[in-house]
Amino acid sequence: MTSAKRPDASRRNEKSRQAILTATRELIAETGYAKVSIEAIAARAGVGKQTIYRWWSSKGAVVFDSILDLSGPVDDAVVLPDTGDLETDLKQVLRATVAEFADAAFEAPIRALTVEIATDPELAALYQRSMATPMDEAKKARLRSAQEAGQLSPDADLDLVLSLLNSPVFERWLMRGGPLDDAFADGVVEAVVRAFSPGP
Amino acid sequence: MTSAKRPDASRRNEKSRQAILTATRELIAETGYAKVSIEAIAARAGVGKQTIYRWWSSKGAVVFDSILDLSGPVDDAVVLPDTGDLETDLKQVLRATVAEFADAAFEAPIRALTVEIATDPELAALYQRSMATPMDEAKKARLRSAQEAGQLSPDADLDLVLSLLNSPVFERWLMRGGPLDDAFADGVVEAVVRAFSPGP
Amino acid sequence: MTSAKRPDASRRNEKSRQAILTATRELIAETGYAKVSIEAIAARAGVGKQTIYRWWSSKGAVVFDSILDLSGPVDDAVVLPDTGDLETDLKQVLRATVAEFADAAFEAPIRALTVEIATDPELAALYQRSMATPMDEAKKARLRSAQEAGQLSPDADLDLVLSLLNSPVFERWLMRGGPLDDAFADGVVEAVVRAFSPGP
Amino acid sequence: MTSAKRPDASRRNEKSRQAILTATRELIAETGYAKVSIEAIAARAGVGKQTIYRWWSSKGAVVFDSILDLSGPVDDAVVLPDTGDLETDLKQVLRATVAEFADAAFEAPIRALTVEIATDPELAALYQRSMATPMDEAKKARLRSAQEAGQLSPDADLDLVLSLLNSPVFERWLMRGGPLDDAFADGVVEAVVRAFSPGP
DNA sequence: GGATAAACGAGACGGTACGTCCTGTCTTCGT
DNA sequence: ACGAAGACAGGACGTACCGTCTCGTTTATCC
Repeated sequence: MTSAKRPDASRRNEKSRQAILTATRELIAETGYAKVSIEAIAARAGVGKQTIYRWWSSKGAVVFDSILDLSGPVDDAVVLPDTGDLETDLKQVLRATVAEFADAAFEAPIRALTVEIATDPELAALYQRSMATPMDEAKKARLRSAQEAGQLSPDADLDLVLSLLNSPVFERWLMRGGPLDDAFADGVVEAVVRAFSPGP
Repeated sequence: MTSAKRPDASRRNEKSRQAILTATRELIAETGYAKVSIEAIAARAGVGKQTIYRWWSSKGAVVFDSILDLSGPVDDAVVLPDTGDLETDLKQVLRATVAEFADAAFEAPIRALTVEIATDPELAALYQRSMATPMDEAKKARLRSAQEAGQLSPDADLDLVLSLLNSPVFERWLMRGGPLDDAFADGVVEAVVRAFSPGP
Repeated sequence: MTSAKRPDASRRNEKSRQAILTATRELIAETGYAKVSIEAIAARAGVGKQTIYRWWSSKGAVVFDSILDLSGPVDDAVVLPDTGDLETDLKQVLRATVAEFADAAFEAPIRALTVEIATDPELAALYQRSMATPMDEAKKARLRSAQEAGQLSPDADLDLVLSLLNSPVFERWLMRGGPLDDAFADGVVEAVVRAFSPGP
Repeated sequence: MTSAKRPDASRRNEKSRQAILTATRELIAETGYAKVSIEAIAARAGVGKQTIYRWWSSKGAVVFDSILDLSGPVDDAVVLPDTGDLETDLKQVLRATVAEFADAAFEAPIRALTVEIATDPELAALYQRSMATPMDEAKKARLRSAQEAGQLSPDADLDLVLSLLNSPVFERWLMRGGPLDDAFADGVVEAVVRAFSPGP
């Protein structure tokens, strides 16, 4: 006996759902995250506020979904490049991340999302489950392939490797802690590859 | 022609300033950052709202100062341990950071501050200038000492080294991306030391 | 060409109708008139909102019917006492009215109804037709009997007499304009009887 | 020690007060009472909603004040005509009341006020105190003068007389219970004068 | 030491947004 | 096929804060 007065998802109006997510994205891009209000989203989407409150528990949840929705069904394979050379491939991936952060259109919503995640543990769990983990798994696959190819120590802790790869770029971006360019990305990759190169 | 109606700092009431900063810290600790309002701070501090608006430009700025004020005058020497063994010393530093993040009393205000910095570029600059850089300089001093001792490659980019050391712990904490314990701290330090060990 | 989508009264579910009227009365009694909503009535009656909107045009109409329904089929003879002495009989009638108004259980719905009538001319007309007029006719019958008995001037305007009898009690009750007791009722009756006593 | 957080009346902005009362009157006249909302009043008056809630406890209270304010300082002498002939004077007064009720511009706000009073006992008390009683006192003065002139029984209960005079017109108007014209007014006056004429 | 000007506490103000409740309409689903 | 259930767009509710703006009331120089 789970229910009580949880709304009946089967009756949900898909058109309204899409309008809300789209409006949310537009508003974040146009006016910046801080000024986005439920009221504004509802007005822009041509939707009653209740329809938002019925399906989402907080502004953060709407923002989250609006970005999740944007990136489409993430579930299926995110495949990373595999040229055979780990360093090259990782540099390409990190440079791509750097480029994404440099793109103002991407930057605003992702920053909004990040702040929301940092604030709300529940959202953080959802993020880890539905966005971070799939992405990380794709990267681990590439790392394992590198281990097999003898380009990476076979007993490297892949979670640690990923942390060392991702977080420096993330932190510089979020905290504006210094120049965020290809050179920095390359430096990170080179250091990590050096740290986990297979023993002699 | 500088002035116009910029308040006269010499007339500032120090008692009010302290009351505001203290009240801010208390409120963050008690009710969580999201629920802290200028109005609540003023009420708790027994201060008129205008007194806050007169001296700070935003809620973020008050939060920032309240935490800066807590850690006391940072400017003077933050000196890191130097046992002679770089790896040991870095592990000690990173483990201390991990411990700080685990302490709920520290966690809430720091998270509040971080969110504020991530949101407001101006605050980010202030943070870099008055908190991050001094801290980083202290760490760089230790790293240079290690270079001289032949424990670290003499041409290692120290900013990059710091990034690789700090950011993994920071990101895991902020995004709740996995267990944040001494083992993780040690793993990061070992990898970084390996990556930047002096060539043979 | 009458219909279009006017509901087919023959198909009406009597059980729902009764449930709605009962729920309405209960809610007025329990929570006071102001807090009664169509939604609450529907929920309490275990009925869809549409079923209410299908058969009544406004909240006022439901309230009206719920009270009309309570007093049962009014249409048939409301007969007033006739002891032969007009003054005695009128005092009894007015004292009964006073008692009704004093009864909290009766007071709330009647007040609700009165407000609704005062607000909505359509409802006022309905009220006059289906409630006031039958009641007044019964009273006029008693007055005519008094005229024949020589206790009331034969050319008294009976509508005027009724107005003078009813409205003082009604107004005191509605506007809480003073004590509403048997003494007041008696005073009204005595004055009216005096005013319209047959000439010498 | 009465206070707690009751607003400080001395700081009250008179301009806002007037704007609110005027806007309220305008809205009642234009759109009818039912459609008047606090939100609409605030918008029309160019005032924050809080400013209304700060000084009035309900919509009814605003409506009440807006009408009280209209009729100006009631306190000072409401003096009724005194030609020496009671019947003539009373007819003039009642005919004036009838005319007022017939004037659509007066009708709407007064009906609104009446409904509000009928609904809210607190408002009813305020009404009795600040509007009804002063008016009644003026009328009683005229009645007493008539008693001295030998046109009214010296032991007539003046409250009863007033009730019988006022309420028939009031009720007919409120409940739309029949034609409300000078003839009716005259009939009421004649009956009342007859009922309370001095004994032989 | 008395004038004067600023910062101060208090809090009213015009506003925006909140999250809830209800309206009246429209849709879905089970009986 | 009806009717309960309830989602929907919309609008008002009453509350919380925003940042600005007076108010009087301390301070705290400067004459």
